[in-house]
Amino acid sequence: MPRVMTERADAVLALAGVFRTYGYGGASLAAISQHTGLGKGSLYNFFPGGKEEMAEAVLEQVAIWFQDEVYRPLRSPDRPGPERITAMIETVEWYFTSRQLVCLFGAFALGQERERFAVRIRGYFTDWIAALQAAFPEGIEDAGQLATDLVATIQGALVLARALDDPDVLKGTIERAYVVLADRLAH
Amino acid sequence: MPRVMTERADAVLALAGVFRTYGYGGASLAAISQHTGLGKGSLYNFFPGGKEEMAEAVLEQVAIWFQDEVYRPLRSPDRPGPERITAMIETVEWYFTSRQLVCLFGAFALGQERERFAVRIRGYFTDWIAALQAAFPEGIEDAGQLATDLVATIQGALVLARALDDPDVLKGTIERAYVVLADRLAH
DNA sequence: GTCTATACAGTGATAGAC
DNA sequence: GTCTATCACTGTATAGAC
Repeated sequence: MPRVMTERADAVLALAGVFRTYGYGGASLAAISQHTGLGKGSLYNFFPGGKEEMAEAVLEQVAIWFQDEVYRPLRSPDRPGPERITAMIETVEWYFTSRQLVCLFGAFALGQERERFAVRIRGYFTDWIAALQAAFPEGIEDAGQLATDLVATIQGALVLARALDDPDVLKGTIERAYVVLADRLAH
Repeated sequence: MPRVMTERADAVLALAGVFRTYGYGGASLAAISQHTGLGKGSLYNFFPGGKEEMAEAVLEQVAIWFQDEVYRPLRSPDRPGPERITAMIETVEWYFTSRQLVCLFGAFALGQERERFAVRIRGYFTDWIAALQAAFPEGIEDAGQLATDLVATIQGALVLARALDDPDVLKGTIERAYVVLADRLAH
């Protein structure tokens, strides 16, 4: 049983890479089978719901990762707010840079698969924005807007970094957005 | 001859809507035929290169529109720089709001069709960023970065507006980004 | 120039041998 | 539990009647 769980988890990791590379629609079962090293039979054994369940599992895995590595640290009172925000920025820079500059939720939000995964997509962004506000000082006006703006800029930086094929655009744009935000939070 | 050109142009407009709705991969020829009202024979008469040529024609049409309505006004010395920037913002807000909150170049940049249209995608964004800088006062340091940041924020606002299904996110985020930029430009 | 019919590859998904 | 063979279907693209 744990063996199976592990193998399924391994498959989910491989699936995430396939979806990042080919997109949801472009990830054919043939490509999935090839990149995961699993035959279609095995894939349907792990994911009886087919490709949609595979993508669901991937999105869930990514969401859990963000909960653990991004949202919870943002909410943790152990460190000062600004430190939590800079830590988040470093984390997501590393995360997306090491994952082909693709945010699966952002990509799915712009693709034809948007409606199918609408709930998860919405949750990913609302959770992120809410967690970010938790790292703000108290009494900030328009905290929701400021948090929204930073998350939006991160997503836009990913779009532009992909369009221009330049990872530096991601890093630079995000870090400048942080400076703007920190300035606003400090009044 | 002009008749044909007009009908092809009409087809391109309809095609743009189909690609916005279904994405590139999701836009089947059946759907295209249905939404354009043209049979496959007619479509291949207009676009011998098939779907790829259809998408090329759409991207070209959008690029020309942006050249005329966005980039050139940004460069026009007739009006003061800040006015040109606010005009651009109003234009693109209207444009994307009336087009399902989809920027085809941004969507293509995140999809599996990115490489196929890489040149056009890159040109769209570099032209936009360059034109925006032309509306800045002279001697601004990091003008390229500031312009990149605004374009990135617009794209990110589109991602978030789609993900949250809320057009107000587009409007609000863009307008706040303008305030930040104007403040930086004024020193 | 536009349509219908069709070719043929590739899709997601399933069945059954092992 | 994993594979191979195969299913029905849809995809793009083409051919040919009109």
